[in-house]
Amino acid sequence: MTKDMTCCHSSKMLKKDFDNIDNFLDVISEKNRLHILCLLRDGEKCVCDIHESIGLSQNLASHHLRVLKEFGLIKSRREGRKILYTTNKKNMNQYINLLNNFLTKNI
Amino acid sequence: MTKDMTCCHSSKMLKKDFDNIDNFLDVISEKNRLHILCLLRDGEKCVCDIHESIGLSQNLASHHLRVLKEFGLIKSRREGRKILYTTNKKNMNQYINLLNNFLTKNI
DNA sequence: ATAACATATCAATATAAATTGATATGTTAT
DNA sequence: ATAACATATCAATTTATATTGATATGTTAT
Repeated sequence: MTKDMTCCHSSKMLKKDFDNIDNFLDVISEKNRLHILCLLRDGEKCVCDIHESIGLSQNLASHHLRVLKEFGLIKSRREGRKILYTTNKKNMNQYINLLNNFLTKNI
Repeated sequence: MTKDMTCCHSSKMLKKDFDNIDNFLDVISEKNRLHILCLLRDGEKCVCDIHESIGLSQNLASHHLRVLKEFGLIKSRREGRKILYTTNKKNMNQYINLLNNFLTKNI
């Protein structure tokens, strides 16, 4: 793939943006992570909340939360021995806008 | 997962919608398919155009086009011996709206 | 009818990522 | 200091899907 995505040269899409969108999609396309994002939209949840309501093992829930957090789609804070996760709405909106433009408009 | 996505019960998200979004993401999260969608935004392209500009083998390009078509994100028509593919904008907009609502609003 | 071109299909393999099981780290209360 | 709770990490395995190679189907022109 060329640096300026010449395959899509009628648009101003850059390789960097393309990769960004691709990585975003890889993160959210996993069913359990999508489910987690659904839960976290409603407010802060700890890992135990999540692994219980979704029915994932504790370590698996923790794993998916790490993926979401490393990509910046959620944030966390400690409260006592629990770690509370919630959506990072600013980043989420940025990514969804980028994707929306990519799929529907000619950027 | 319960039928009414009780895990997300503050929203009116149904399991059917959730699965729809999940399937949509599975289809578009593959890098080569994302690239193909980028190409097809600019107008009709045949398989040979696509496999050449993206650098995929002919059969692989054909495979990905089938996945996109079966999900309804692209459509095709025959012209001579070529088959021309293009984006199904109506369906694309529906899916992106569904996803947008899911990720950012409380439906 | 045959050759050249364009696309699709299929089985086999390779690859990436999810899942599991075990264990480590960190926090609170007694 | 110890026990119970909460989360994170790691290696091993499983699972899903992309990719490949070979071949079949369909179209156009000679």
